[in-house]
Amino acid sequence: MSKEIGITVKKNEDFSEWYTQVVIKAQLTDYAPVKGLIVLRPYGYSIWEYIKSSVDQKLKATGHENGFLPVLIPESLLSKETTHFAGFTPEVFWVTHSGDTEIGDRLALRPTSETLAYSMYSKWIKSWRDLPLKINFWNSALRAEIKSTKPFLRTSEFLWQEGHTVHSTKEEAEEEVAVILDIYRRTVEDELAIPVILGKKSEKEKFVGAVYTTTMESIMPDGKALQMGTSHFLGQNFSKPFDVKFLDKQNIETFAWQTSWGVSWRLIGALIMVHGDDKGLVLPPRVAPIQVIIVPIYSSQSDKDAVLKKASELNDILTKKCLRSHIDSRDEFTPGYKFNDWEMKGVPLRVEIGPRDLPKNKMVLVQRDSLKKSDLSFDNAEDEIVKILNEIQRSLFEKAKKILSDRIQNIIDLEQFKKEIENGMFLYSPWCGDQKCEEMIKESTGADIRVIPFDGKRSNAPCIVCKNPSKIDVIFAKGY
RNA sequence: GGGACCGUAGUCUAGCUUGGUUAUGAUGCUAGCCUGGGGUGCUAGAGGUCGCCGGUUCAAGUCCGGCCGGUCCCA
Repeated sequence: MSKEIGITVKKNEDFSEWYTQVVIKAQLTDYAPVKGLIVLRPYGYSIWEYIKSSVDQKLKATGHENGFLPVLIPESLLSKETTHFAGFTPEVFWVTHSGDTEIGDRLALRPTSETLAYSMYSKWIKSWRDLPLKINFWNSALRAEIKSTKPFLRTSEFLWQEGHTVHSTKEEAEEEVAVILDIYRRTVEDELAIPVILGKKSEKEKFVGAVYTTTMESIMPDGKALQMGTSHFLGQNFSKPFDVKFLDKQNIETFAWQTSWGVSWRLIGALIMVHGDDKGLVLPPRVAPIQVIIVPIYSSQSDKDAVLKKASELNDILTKKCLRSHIDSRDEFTPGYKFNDWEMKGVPLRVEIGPRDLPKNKMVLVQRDSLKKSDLSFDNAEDEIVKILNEIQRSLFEKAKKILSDRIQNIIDLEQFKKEIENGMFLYSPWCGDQKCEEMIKESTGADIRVIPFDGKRSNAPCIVCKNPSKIDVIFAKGY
C-alpha cells in the first residue's frame, strides 16, 4: 500500500523509471496534453525561480540587462544565416495560418533567437558608443522532439535564458564568453551542488553558426553526460548576414563581434538525477523551495495547542533568519505520512516537535541527505539549523564531486575504451583532431566528445582511434 | 531512425484470450469517530464519455483500423 504512493523503484536498479516517478510524484511537473510538453507545477517552478534569480543577479552584476523577444520568427529571417538554419530546421514548429488565411512567409516558433535579436541589434547599433550591448532574455524555446521526450531533459518547449551580446573587439567578445561560463559554473556548483567540467566543444558538437562553443558538462548516475550550459563565441558569423556593424573611433565601418549563451531548466533534471535517492528528491538547501519542514506531532487537543504554538515560534524565528520554513499542520495526515511525503519532495531538514519534546525544550532534527536524526535544543535552534543546512549543501557537492572524479578515466587503448564506455565512464583520451575519428567513435560506441577541457593534461599518446600523433586529450562519454 | 509495451474514478488496478444484465479491488476524496514519534483503524457516502474517432456485431471495456497520449530498450 505504502509502496504505491511513494517511489516504487530503486534509483540504481531502474534509473529511467525512477526519474519519471520522481518528477511526477514530487509534483515538480505533469504532462501537458500535447506530446513532448510538460507543465511546471508550483514546486517545480519554485526551483526554477531560485536558479533564475541566482543567474539573473550575476548577470546584472556584470552589466547585463533583460529584454523580451516575441515567440514568432519569420522564415526569411531565420534562414539568413544558412548553417544555423540548416541545423535547426528539422525541429522547428511552423505557424502557417492566421485564422483561415495562409501566411506567405511562414512563422517559426523560436528554436533560439539569434536571428531575431540580431535583426533588431542591427537597427540599434550605429556607433562604437553603442557597444557593448549585453541583453539577456528569459523566455522559452521550442524545438520539436519527435521521440523519447523526458521531463526537463528533452521536451519540445523548455524554459531558459538566452543572452546575446555585441562587442567592438574580438577580445572583448571572447572575454564575455568566459565571464558567462564562469557565472554558469558558479550557479551550478554553488547553488545546485553539481560539479562540472569546463571546456570547449568539438567542431562537430559546437552550436550551429558559432565559431566555437564553450560548455560545462557533468556526469549523471547512469553514466551519461549532461550538457549543463553553453556559451558561444559567434565571431562575425551573424554580424555579417544580419548587418550588425558600427562606426569605430576611426570612423571605419566595422562588423561587430558577438556571443550567445544559455542555460535551461535542464538544470532541474540534473539536480534530480545527481542528488536524488530511493525515497525521491534530495534538494540542496540553496535551491530548495522549503528548507525546513516542521512536523507537529500530537494526540490530545491540549498537546496540539502547545505543539503548534512551539512550532509557530520556531517558524517565526527561522523566517526572520530568511530561512524558508513551513509548518505541515495538515490534520488529515499522520506524521509518518508527512515524513515520507516531504522526503519524496527533497526538503533538506525536518523538525519534529511533539509532546515529549516540549518539557525538555528540544526537538528532533532529521537531515534529508543522510536521514540522520539528532536532538536539537530550542535555544540555539536557528544557528544550528543554518550550520547544518550549510553542511548539507557542502556535503552534497563533495559527494557529487567524488562521483565525478571516480568516473573519469584516462584511457589510451581503444579496446579498453569500448569496455569502459559501457561502464558509464568519462574517458579522457588522446585525439588527433580529425572529425573522422570522432565519428568512428560515435558509430562504434555511441560516445561523443563531450568536452575538450580547459585545464587539459597531455598524455602525448597516439590518437585513440587512428594511432596518428594526437593533438589534445578530450573527454568522451555517451550523452543525453 | 528501429523495436517492445501501456491507456478503465484523483492515483494504481481486475475484467479483454473465449463480446452478453448494474465494470473489480485498493488507495485517495467527503462526513463522523479513533489514532498520531515512519505511509493508523472503524463506519457511511460521493466519484466512470472504459484515451478519441470509425468499423464489425442483435450486442464492444473486450474484436478490427486509424488517431492522440505515455513508458521502456536499442541506434
